[in-house]
Amino acid sequence: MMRINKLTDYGIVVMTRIADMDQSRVHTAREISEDTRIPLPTVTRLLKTLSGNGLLDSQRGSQGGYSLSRSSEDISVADIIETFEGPIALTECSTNTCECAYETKCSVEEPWQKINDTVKNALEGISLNQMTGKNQNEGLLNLSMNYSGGM
Amino acid sequence: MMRINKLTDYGIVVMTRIADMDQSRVHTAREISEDTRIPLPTVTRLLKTLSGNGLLDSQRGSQGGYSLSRSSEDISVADIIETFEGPIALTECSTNTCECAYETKCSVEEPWQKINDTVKNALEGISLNQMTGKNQNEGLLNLSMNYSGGM
DNA sequence: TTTAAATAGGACTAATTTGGTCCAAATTGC
DNA sequence: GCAATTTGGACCAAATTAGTCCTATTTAAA
Repeated sequence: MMRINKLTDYGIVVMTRIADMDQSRVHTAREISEDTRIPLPTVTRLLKTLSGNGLLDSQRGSQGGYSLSRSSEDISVADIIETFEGPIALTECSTNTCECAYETKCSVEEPWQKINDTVKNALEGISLNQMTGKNQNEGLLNLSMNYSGGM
Repeated sequence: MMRINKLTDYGIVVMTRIADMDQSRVHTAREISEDTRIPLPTVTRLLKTLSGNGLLDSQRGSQGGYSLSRSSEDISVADIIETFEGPIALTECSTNTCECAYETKCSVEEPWQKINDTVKNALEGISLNQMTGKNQNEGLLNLSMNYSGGM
């Protein structure tokens, strides 16, 4: 558990798929649905959310469809997650509007901030482009975590 | 919001609180409930889970109660989260038993593995001891994320 | 030996969140 | 005008989560 939601996951799939497609034209919800095998009504909703949040450009009407609003290098996994789930935060405490139900929780606030920042950085460091199959064998990802300090 | 569950959050609060208490004796559910202001039935359940997973030792009967099973330096936030939520994994794909509903998802699998490892490492790097107020100003946490590679 | 104070285990319900579908409206190109 | 699209929002079903409660077991002390 400690999962991102299914819709968010689908959102990443859809975006990745679009990034893999012909960038010179727009793509309809139907096309993307058939391509990803995600049911049309669901894809429709995903695309609405994605374009509403500026990750996709949309063109209405006949011959309309969706396309990436920016280069796939300039869209991060964090962007997509935040589109569906709001600010990346493992606990409510780590957002600014902390209203802890039980006071003791707050003693715990600062370490959480750091933990969340780490997670957020990790997700911001992954571009859509890296999620595509385009650069399979390039060792594209090299995340490392450096813990120093101890106590 | 990509959250850990409320109960997990409470679990961390409870563990932190116990770590802050007198280590020379055991503490009852009632005591911990009053201390954290989390309702007794809920605390009871949290403690059962925590002791069942080996993070707390329990002593039954009159004069019984709970105590840390290991030093607070040797219990990580990851330990607590996994107790309540199972293996740390943001998507199902990142566990070994990947059964993607839609095939495209899997092209996305490897980057996710790395993302998850990063998150996991971050959480494993935070000890319970660091969550307590004991070492407030010691700059105890120094997580850094290093992304190199790009594409 | 009885009693009181604890934990252990698990069933159960209510509340919340999430997933998924659908419909009517607006837009656009032919 | 018509057909193909996106837009916006309502809606319901399913799944998950939170929280409570009951009964059994264990233990210390009176």
